[in-house]
Amino acid sequence: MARAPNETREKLIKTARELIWRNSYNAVSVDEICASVDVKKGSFYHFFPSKAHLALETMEACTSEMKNKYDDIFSPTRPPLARFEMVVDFLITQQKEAFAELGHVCGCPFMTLGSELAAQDPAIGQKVSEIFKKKISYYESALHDLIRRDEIPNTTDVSLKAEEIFAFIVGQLMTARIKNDLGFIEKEMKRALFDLIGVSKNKNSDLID
Amino acid sequence: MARAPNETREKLIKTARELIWRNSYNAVSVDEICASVDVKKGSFYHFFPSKAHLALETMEACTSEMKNKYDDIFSPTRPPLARFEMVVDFLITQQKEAFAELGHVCGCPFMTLGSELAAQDPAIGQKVSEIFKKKISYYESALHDLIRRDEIPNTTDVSLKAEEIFAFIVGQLMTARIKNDLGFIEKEMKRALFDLIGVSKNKNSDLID
DNA sequence: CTACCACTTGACCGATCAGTCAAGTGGACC
DNA sequence: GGTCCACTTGACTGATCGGTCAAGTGGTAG
Repeated sequence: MARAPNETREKLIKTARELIWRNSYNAVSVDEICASVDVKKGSFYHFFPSKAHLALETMEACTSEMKNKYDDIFSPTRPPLARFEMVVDFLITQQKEAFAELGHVCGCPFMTLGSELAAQDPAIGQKVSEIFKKKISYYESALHDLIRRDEIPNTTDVSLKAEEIFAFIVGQLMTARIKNDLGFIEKEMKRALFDLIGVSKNKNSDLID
Repeated sequence: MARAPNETREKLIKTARELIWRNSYNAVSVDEICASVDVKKGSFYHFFPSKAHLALETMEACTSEMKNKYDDIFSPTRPPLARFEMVVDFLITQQKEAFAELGHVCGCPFMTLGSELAAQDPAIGQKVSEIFKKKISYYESALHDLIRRDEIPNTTDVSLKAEEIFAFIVGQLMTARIKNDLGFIEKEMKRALFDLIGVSKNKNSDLID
């Protein structure tokens, strides 16, 4: 009974991603993932040599999806401040969807997995570090464009500011996961981010829409 | 062979804290904790009704230690900017000690545990949320004092700024854990925090020491 | 001296874990 | 029509999981 190519494999990745994101790596068993997809464990190990390899593959899937989304959001054709506004909107939407589907605020999947496994499996730590580095470089390019447009002082330390933005966003996402409450992210995230960047939201938001 | 009162109990808590902080809750077994303390599992379950209860107790221990430390750092007798400087110094020291002892950057123990267990055990999520709330209130009081001393604009949204500071710090700590690298925290954390607060470090640091 | 009790021990439990394997099954290609 | 092979199945393994329990052990209080 050969199915459509890779159908089982993709369903395993999708389900694993949801279960691990919602709960945690060690809290989700291979049996549980297989049961959710209605597949026997032998099939699982036909596609993946180990549970750890599955985790890496789910991260790979997340990464490529994220790249498409962020390439769009941070397109140079968009005003730089609008990019930050859009990335917050995207995060809110993503978190609300995950909450609706999985019943819990999920936060940043890379951070959750990374925090749990970085000390056990260096490969995971390295992978997550690369992803974080890429995100920071999106922020850096937008900050450079803000300087070019005289919307923030040209004395701004772009690299430092990008680190601040990244840590702030990921910190808020994880806090929301723990509180199981999207309140701050929905209501204050955009204002806080603009404050952090050093522009007032009201001044510019009208130009953007 | 009754030992000094609570000696075993306290050693279990101390060891569990280290192992769980270094690795993760689900990655550390009760057997492993017992073996580290050289105690049999029966003794463990004499003191703790379950593994989850132990986790709560380790958090309790962390919390009371942290309260003493933060009450000192954020003492109103200290200039507010010096409080922030001191909290960063404390974080650096704490992280370096943990790294030296445990062989890996450990980050924020509450965040690690909370991120892993919040979706499984609401009690953990609530406990961690309370701790985070307290930390933010330390930052808020210091920000109010900064306004009082005209060191930041009196238009500053203190509550929002405190959230920014908290998320930034915790985000950096978790990133350092994943990268297993204290570089940024050691070299740039203080400057980034001062930038985030809205004061230049050079301008004020001489007044503080 | 004795009785009590906090504490310790080691053997034990059923459940679950990640991972294995030999025996199919059926679509695709020659 | 036959062969091949990706895929599936279900039964299996040994290790480990959190947790239990009855039988000590020894300090202490009366």
